[in-house]
Amino acid sequence: MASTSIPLPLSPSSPASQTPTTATATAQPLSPTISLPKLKTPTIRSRLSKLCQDGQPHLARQLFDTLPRPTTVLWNTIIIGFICNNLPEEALLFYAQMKKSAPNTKCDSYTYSSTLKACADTRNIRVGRALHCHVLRCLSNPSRILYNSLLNMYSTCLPGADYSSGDLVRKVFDTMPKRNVVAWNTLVSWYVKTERYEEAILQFVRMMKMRIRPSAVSFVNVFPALSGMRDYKNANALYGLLVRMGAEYVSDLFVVSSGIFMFSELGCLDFARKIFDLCSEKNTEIWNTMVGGYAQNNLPIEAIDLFLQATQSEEAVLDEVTLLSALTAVSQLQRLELAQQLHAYVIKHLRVIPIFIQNAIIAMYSRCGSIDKSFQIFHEMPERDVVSWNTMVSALVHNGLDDEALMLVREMQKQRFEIDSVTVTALLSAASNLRDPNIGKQTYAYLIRHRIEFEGMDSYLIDMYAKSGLVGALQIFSEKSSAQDRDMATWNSMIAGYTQNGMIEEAFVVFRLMLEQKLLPNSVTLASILPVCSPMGNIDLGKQLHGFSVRNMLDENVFVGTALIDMYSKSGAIAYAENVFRETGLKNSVTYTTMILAYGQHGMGERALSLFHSMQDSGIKPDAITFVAVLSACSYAGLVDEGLQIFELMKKEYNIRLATAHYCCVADMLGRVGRVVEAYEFVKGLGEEGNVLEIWGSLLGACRIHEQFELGKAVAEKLLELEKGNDVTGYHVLLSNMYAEEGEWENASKLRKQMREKGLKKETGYSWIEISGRINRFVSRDQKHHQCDDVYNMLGQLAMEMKAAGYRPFVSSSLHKVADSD
DNA sequence: ATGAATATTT
Repeated sequence: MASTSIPLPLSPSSPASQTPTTATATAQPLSPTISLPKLKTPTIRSRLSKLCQDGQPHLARQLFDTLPRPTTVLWNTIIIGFICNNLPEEALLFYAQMKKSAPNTKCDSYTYSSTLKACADTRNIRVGRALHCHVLRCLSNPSRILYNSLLNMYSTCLPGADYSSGDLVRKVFDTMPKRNVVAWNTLVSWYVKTERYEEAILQFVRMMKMRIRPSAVSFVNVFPALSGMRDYKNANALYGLLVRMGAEYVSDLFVVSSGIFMFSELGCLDFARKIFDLCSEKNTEIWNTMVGGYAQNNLPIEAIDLFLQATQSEEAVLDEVTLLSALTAVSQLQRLELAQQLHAYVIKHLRVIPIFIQNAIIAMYSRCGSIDKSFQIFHEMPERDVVSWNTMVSALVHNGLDDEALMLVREMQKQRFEIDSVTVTALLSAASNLRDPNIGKQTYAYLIRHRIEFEGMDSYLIDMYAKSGLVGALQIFSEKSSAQDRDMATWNSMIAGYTQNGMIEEAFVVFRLMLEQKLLPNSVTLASILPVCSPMGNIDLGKQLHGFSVRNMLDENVFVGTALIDMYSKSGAIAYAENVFRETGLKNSVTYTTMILAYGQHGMGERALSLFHSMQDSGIKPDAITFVAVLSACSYAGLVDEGLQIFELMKKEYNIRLATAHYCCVADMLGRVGRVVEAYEFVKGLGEEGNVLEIWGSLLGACRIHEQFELGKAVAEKLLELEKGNDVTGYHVLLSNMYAEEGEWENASKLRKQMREKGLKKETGYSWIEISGRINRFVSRDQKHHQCDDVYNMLGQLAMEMKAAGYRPFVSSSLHKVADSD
């Protein structure tokens, strides 16, 4: 018989006893001497199910164990009773016991249907398959519900990624003799689970065409497909259909919740909120979906506002999940006082704080800049899970404490927690930050040893290697020998790795390779490669990429648009930059900031200012960087009073945290027009906050230009005092130039000597040019170019012609006493 | 007596 060959779990009441005889014994009356009154099956059945409904499944078991020969109906009742009490494992054990101790009791559709449900609940596909075989062998006419149960068992137990090798769920569906709305719903949700959203919608439509009336569940199931497709139009249409189906559809609480979720996934918070507001009896899930929707869409103010409403609501709608969303929202706001208040609220309102809430609190404090508090909470946690460790490790990395993060990972391993993809991501970030290829290699080795793989892993690895000096990045890249193995992210991070390391030629080599493989660059590729077009001095290349992005509709992407603006601006083509800006549909604060920056770099301070004002009118909130752009634009254009006004505005109206860059702009602005003393006073007035190299450096530059030698000396002293091991090559050179201009050659050469001793060396400047796809790079006094002699001959010739034309080189600020001809 | 469904931290 089939049942003997299929292994099944053992008896529930005596897990220790493994032999069929003992299992049978336990199913017999506890005490054979007491003879119970003979009850009819329906009476026992109703008693059993009453006990289970009252949440007393163990009393039901005691009663069941007194039955000498339970009928099929009674077996079914006890199995269903345990499933209803959320004990699917025990339900499976009863089925096993039934097979073993009562082989002659026939299973029916109810038995199989319920046991299949238990398989689905426990993700036990092994038993599920066995049951499928039993059904095919033993039942001549399985019920429709049984087929639905089979379908459901497969759709919950099969791993989502594994449908390619013959879609079993689809096969079962296709072979079903009759399908009702439940079967269709299950199929749709299977397609959603496997992320085949288009197919899910198609099946929903097919069901409608077959005149099967969708149920509320049908809508709940198909909604995620529409948000997954990012199909706002059809989402709207479908919601319209839902409304026309009748009140019982719109007011179904599941429908309300998943409707809110769909629209907030699509970014339509207004619509989501409308559904929320129209719902008269909101349950906790609905509140949570709405609060979470705001948090997920980075609308922390709205999220917190709604959370506060929930706290004041008459009914008890709040639970841990609401709190979780509120914690996320405060993390986004990055306001420490709020974080502390919310933390207090959590302590006050929860008797025990679940681990996942504590994890969120750790993350919140870290995002609000209080890493100490994060660690304290982590340290004092009585129990931690992997997420706790990962949260703390990531928090340390985010706060620049990379070494501490590494140590914590050690500790995590010591305490036998498995490193997972999140840990690895944090580790790789730490390795890039520390520029330590060894940590990276160890992490990579760990990945290989433990066969860890996750989406985007290659890009993280390449990014890490790229940042720590590119040893190995190419290796990982080439190891994925076939083009299919390299996903877009891998190509992109390879290119970005090179561009971020200033290895522009190499970046273009990879870019060309990509094109040769007939791969279409996407918006990320363009956003990585565009920024290096302008330093190449090759605007045609930039224009080609612009053309490419227009043809492939990538120019609508904000990041590409912004990169294009920046590229044109840096290539000196401000008019092109303006055009792109005008044509970028969805502008965000970065788009505006880039354009303002572009105007500033072209000395068009007035335009920068007026763009800033129209940005304010359009309701897009300027951020800290926007103000850097405006202030520096004012500085370049000498619009000092306007600049100072904006500085005030920024402090008072926008509540933006002032950073070094802002102070720098103001000091620079004043210094540039010769208000050097004022600048000095401003910087001194900043106190400790102003003790930053960049600020004093900018002041030094001003002193030099306006020949304020005495003040310059004071500033220089201060700078040297601030230096302490910082890389200040630029200031040394500037300082030495100042001494040189004053004619104090002795001091200048002393400083240069000091520089050499400390091993400071200004980064070599170089230029390059692309000729028929090949990049030629030139460094001062370089002899490596293969046409070196020709190049120097031409240079000499040009120099002579320039001299003949009357050109006199300006040498006063160069470091050395040099002959004019140099 | 049996089947399908919503919110969650790194």
